[in-house]
Amino acid sequence: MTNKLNLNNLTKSEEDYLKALFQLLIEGGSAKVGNNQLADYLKVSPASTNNMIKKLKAKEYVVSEKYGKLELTEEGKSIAVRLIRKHRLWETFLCNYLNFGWDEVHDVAEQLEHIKSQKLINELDRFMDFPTKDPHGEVIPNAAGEYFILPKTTLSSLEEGAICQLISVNDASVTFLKYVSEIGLALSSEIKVLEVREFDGSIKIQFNNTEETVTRKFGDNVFVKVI
Amino acid sequence: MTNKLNLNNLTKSEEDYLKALFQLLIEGGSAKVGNNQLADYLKVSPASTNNMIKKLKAKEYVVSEKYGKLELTEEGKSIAVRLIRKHRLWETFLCNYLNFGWDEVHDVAEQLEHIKSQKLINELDRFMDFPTKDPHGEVIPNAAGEYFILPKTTLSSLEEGAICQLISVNDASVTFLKYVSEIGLALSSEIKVLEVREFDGSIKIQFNNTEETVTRKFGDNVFVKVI
DNA sequence: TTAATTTGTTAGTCATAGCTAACTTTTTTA
DNA sequence: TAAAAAAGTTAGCTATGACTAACAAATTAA
Repeated sequence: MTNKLNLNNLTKSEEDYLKALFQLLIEGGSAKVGNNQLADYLKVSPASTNNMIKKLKAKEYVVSEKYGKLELTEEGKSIAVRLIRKHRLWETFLCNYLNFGWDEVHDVAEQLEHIKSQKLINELDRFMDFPTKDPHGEVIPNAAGEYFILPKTTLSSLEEGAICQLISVNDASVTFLKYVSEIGLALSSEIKVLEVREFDGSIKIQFNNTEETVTRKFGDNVFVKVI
Repeated sequence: MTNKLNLNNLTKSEEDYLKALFQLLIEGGSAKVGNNQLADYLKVSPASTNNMIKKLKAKEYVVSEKYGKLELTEEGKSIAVRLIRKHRLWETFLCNYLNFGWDEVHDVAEQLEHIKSQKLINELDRFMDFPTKDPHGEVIPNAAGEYFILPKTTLSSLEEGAICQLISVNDASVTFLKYVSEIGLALSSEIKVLEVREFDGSIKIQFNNTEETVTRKFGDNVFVKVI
């Protein structure tokens, strides 16, 4: 534990790339993440990612061989985790104190996570009394940068008759979040699986005295706790 | 009231320049603000400001003739006021809720004021119950962009024997803020002017059972309310 | 196993926003 | 009022981080 991390002196873009890599590699659990995949995820051209990856390799946040898969160094991971911590703390603040809806927080948190001030984020954490989960049900890494990913059960993995509680969603897409909100689902909503249709994987569910049929893809993006 | 203001689509730099011009022209009350003065204020080269001024003129936020003084259009002023509103609301939040000291808030607020979200700033305002002054005693422009500058009395303008209350300081310099904090002065501190020395304008003051001698320049940067 | 497709890389361009150095215009002052 | 100083402008360079187009390597499929 000798070398202090250079958490600062990173551009917004560098931070965005490191966070994206972390989300694909560690949270997404992909065995191999390549240049084009990263470009897709960040919605930039492969040339741009290629360029940035070179820079991040020079700074020793990323390792990869030519034409090989991308990997994060410990330092790279550490920066990403701190960004995720900031992102989730801000989301929590926006939802719990500033009347933001579940589906409105992402873009603003995306900006706020780049604010550089250790004191700011630690005081925000204290102000909210050290929350451990964000409004999407994701674990918030602590101040020491400790991070663990909860094993997730998807709605689509359940059998007919199962009763569960919504604990989080894959929040990559704002349109998806909006859709979830609009049909009336919220964090902790109790959902009963009424029917799973074999031929297309669509699921008929019941919640708040409502019945809805959702697609397989929808079910894959909704994480639940069986009760 | 036909044209909606394009408050977004402005870069961080463009915003910084407009705010700087507002502070020099309106808050500073300078009759003439030139290119070099702006460069000095922003700590960039005159070539840089010249370049940016061209851009801001093209966007109709600034007007000036070649070799002439710089002026803001109504739209330019409006953007600057909204930035000042955001800056001061964030400073208030940092001081009142996140244990930031008076002298620590500037740099972080400087970052936070560029976050683009109308909802964020209005909700923050509501959360704090619509404060009208920031921790430095400056007036916070309201949501409608209405802004007025309180006439200010400087500590150095007072006669011997006067008793006053510290209401704000010229916060341009972090080192100055630190110094003010360190000698024990805070917002609302009661100060008695013990002696004004003719030959160098230095002032002997008393506050919190302490006596201090401060320079003329110090006195010019401290705004007070006579009581 | 060769051909097609996908993936990764490189070269060269653009915009933003900074810089220095050189130059011009304006203002000051001797 | 002419020379000096200050202020403003321009040209040309740098870095960051996008982009497209062209090309090379690796993987997949016929």
